[in-house]
Amino acid sequence: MALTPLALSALALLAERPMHPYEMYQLLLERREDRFVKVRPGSLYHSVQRLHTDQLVEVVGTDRDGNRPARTTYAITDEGRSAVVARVRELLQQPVREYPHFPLALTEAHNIPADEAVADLSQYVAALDDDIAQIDTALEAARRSGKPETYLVGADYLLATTIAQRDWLTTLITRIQTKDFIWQPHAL
Amino acid sequence: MALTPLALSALALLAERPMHPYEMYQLLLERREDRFVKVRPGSLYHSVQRLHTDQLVEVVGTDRDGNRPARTTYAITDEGRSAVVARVRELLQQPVREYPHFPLALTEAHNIPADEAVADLSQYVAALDDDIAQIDTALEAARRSGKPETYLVGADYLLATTIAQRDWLTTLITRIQTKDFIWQPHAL
DNA sequence: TGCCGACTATTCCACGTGGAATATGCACGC
DNA sequence: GCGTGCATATTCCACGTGGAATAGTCGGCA
Repeated sequence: MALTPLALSALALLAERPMHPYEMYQLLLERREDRFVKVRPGSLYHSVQRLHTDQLVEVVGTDRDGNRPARTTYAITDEGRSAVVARVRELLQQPVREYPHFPLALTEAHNIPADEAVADLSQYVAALDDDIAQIDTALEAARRSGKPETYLVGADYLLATTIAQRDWLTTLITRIQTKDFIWQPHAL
Repeated sequence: MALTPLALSALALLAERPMHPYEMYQLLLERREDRFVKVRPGSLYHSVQRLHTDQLVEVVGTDRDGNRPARTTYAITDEGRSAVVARVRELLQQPVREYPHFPLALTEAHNIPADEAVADLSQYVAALDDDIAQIDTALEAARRSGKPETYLVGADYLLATTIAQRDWLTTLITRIQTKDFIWQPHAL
């Protein structure tokens, strides 16, 4: 079974050094990797468990700090290292068929009247603008702090594609408003 | 619980006329809606089942054609109609946090050497070019056949965003090749 | 006539996710 | 010194998905 996004992130962390799951959780949040993967403590523990049964990681010890629940520390195996490389290359080689919600909403949008659609889409654009501003400032800050570009390339991609969405949408909205685009609602 | 993409598609079909699940399946494929939602017969039956327990659809009859398995025909309820409108508006109002695989792959790309990355990404660009060509011709054909633009807007969005991805990627690749972008691999 | 493969139509099971629940330790104010 | 809430650390359960299995029917071909 192919490495899921969360499994890949977790395994990549263990490629740096051995860790226990909660430490991964903290690191992922600290590095703001939760922008790229959906990180939930529950899923993370399950993912690591699965990595273990697949022999991509191994247990290197279980600390017990006082009466706290025992922390199991994991380390990556050789098999795990090659799995990371293989999976990353796979993902860089060809797009994964994905199904974003928005285009579906657009194709079903004929179920609502034009003026409501325009109102909703304007809100959507505003939200995208916020996203863009956020990524932009984060990226700017990271660059100034001298972080190597290799680590910012994901955010840069997100920025570019979000801007493209925003621009497409704003032209759609004006086209509807100027009746250049004829909105034909399908009566429910 | 919010309508999942497949549930929304199914419910939108039933807003046109009563149908049995397999008929929905065929219609979705025929209309190429499988470009926007992941359609599997299994998931579809489950989705409709759930719509039923949520009272968004009701059973209007069970035909039996010879010895074939009995087909259960469903119809949308008033509650179902408002659910469609509500969900579509919700989706048009603000983006859903989504986690595409590619930006994650980019952030983990430092695990592989520059030349391999360039090779992989070039393949990726080629695949995007294919996608673009496909959507483009399909869109052109649909426009010539006089289909109202309201039904093509989803594909148009997909086209625009895919082009944006392709363009961003091609500049990244040349930046790596010209050493404008310094690739710092992290030794595994 | 008899067989093969494709289509019709549905059911079932395994998997990954995500939210909730749990339980302890620590810092801080009152 | 005492409780309140937050951080630590993990487990558990319910849900939706997706692939496989099932099973009958129809058309074509030898």
